[in-house]
Amino acid sequence: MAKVPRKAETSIDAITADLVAVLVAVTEGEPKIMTIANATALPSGPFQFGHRSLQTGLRAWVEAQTGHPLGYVEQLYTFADHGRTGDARAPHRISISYLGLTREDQVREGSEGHWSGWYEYFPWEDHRAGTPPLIAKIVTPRLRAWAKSAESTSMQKARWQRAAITFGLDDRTWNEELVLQRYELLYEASLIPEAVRDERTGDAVVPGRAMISDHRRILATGIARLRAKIKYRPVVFELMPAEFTLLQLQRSVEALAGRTVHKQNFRRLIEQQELVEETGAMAADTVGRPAKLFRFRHGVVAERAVVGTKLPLSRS
Amino acid sequence: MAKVPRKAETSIDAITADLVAVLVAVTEGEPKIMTIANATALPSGPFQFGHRSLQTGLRAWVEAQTGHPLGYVEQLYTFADHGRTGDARAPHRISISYLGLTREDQVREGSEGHWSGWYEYFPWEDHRAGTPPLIAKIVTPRLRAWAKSAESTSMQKARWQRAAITFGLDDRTWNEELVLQRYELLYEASLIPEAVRDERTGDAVVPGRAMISDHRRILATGIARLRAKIKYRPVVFELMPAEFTLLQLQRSVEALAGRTVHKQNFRRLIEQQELVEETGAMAADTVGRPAKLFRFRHGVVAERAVVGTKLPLSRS
DNA sequence: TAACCTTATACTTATCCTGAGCATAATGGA
DNA sequence: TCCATTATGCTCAGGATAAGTATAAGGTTA
Repeated sequence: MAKVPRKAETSIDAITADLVAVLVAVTEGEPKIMTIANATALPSGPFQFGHRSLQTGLRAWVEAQTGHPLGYVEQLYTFADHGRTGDARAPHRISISYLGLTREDQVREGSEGHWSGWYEYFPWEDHRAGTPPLIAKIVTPRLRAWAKSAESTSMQKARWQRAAITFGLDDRTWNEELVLQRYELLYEASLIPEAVRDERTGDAVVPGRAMISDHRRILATGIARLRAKIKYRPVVFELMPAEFTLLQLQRSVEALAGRTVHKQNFRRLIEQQELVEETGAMAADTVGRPAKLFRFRHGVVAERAVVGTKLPLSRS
Repeated sequence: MAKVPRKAETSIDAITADLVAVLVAVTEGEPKIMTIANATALPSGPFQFGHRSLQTGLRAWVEAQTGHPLGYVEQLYTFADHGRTGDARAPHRISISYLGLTREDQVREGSEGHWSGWYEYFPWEDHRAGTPPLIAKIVTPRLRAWAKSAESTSMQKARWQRAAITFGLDDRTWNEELVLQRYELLYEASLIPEAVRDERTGDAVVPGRAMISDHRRILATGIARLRAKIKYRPVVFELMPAEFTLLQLQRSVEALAGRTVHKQNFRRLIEQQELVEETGAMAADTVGRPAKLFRFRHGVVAERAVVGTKLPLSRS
């Protein structure tokens, strides 16, 4: 590599790397994530010599722990666990996280894999039925108190502005992509269990299941990435069955985005982009007028490649 | 971490991690990257125990090697060098790459840091003066030959379609964001030195400076990221001096994007978004009508936070 | 000094995209 | 038959965008 000074003993800088997966599926209009350890952890394990690549290692761990094979995978983020171990001399540990998309399927018997609804971990993120009450009842007053507790007036203002932007307060609109920013804000304000656990003081009064280590933060990163990505890449289809109605597709998008979309506009956008084609069959066992069944046109991946796809999730 | 089977000896899975930086500046309308080792490598070095975090480590290496402090930094990608070392039993090495943005400045005396124009490494990426001739003269015929050399007719078609999409051939429009895809295509087609070096056969006929290891690929990743990001986040300002004219700003954007933009529309967009404010002064020593000087309104970062910024770089 | 070159800056226009709503169609059940 | 429910077609207004025209304000040069 570069001509740079190195320590003589390279083994001194040895570290270990953990591979962590945010594996997502959507069932019956609910977004799910694969969890282990009684729904308190994401599938994960160390990168080992036997693994030919990082993704290979990740796939091995997820299959071993959940019995579920990985399909579409993309990298999320890499970070070093710092200060977690009290010993500063202890070997560093790096976590490399991935986002995976599949269809929910049978989890192997005896495995500890379990599908959990992701809004159990982030109840403030589900705005499909309007702004969840806990934001006005719990989050907002607590954040206001946190802002007020800052030393200077300017810091108080800055804190509140940040809270208002991330949670869409004071006439601001809700931005569903700010999942990570909201999580980090709640952490800093010591309103969630992880913050209290990591030796901060606070109440942890905001509802929502916690996870071990940084796993809930990683999950937030994954959700944010997915919410951003469905707007310009046809990744939703990775989560759909082979055939589906446009309403089912819409419900999946809404489940991920945590907000509703205008039905007619949604159909217009999907159809004019030629993302789907009719199968010829109709949906059975439905209420109301039967809907046409569609399938994803795999051709678009080749035709337009990475070029893009739009979903009506922009403003309001 | 998770309750999963682990090897008893954790040290067995020890690896080393390299930190690599794509450090960008724009001077006189030309995009530059910081290089070392006679412009054949990016600043990099191993993550060591002394480093409190990955970014800390990165900053330490870049400053040590180039004398240039790091400003804005974001993570790019993490990958494992596989198959590079002949020995499959050798410890794994991971590279964690970052994108950094600064203003060009004095490189410390005696350091090996050097600013290189990034189009020296990717001559086919600069479309500011129209499509560069080497695309029609060299790239296109070579890719066509590569496509034809595939076994089946369908594979030939698929190869050519991929080439046409990434390089904007056959009436398709050039998409400046596909930097990485283009690099990887040229690699697969064995048209660049890295491919030949890595034990593929081929001619390496496409002009452009190569780099050691995966560094040119990492650079491609960084350019792609930056080209995508300037369209929706006000990151260009990290590369600008404190005061600048709108044309200077435009030239910087064009330098990064590798294409020109409509001057009037550019100004309209910048001004209506209130990204900048007049300093009151005018630019001196210029040809033509003197331009107003502007400065970046730092307020927008707080006000709109991550919400976004647009630049007229969409189609055409 | 006047023509002209260069850049700055203000407006105009046609087109496309987007959000939102109205209207109608096709089912099953009360 | 009426109604609830979902599907599907269509319109319309406002905003954003691409592209072009026109004018202003400097310096340079014939």
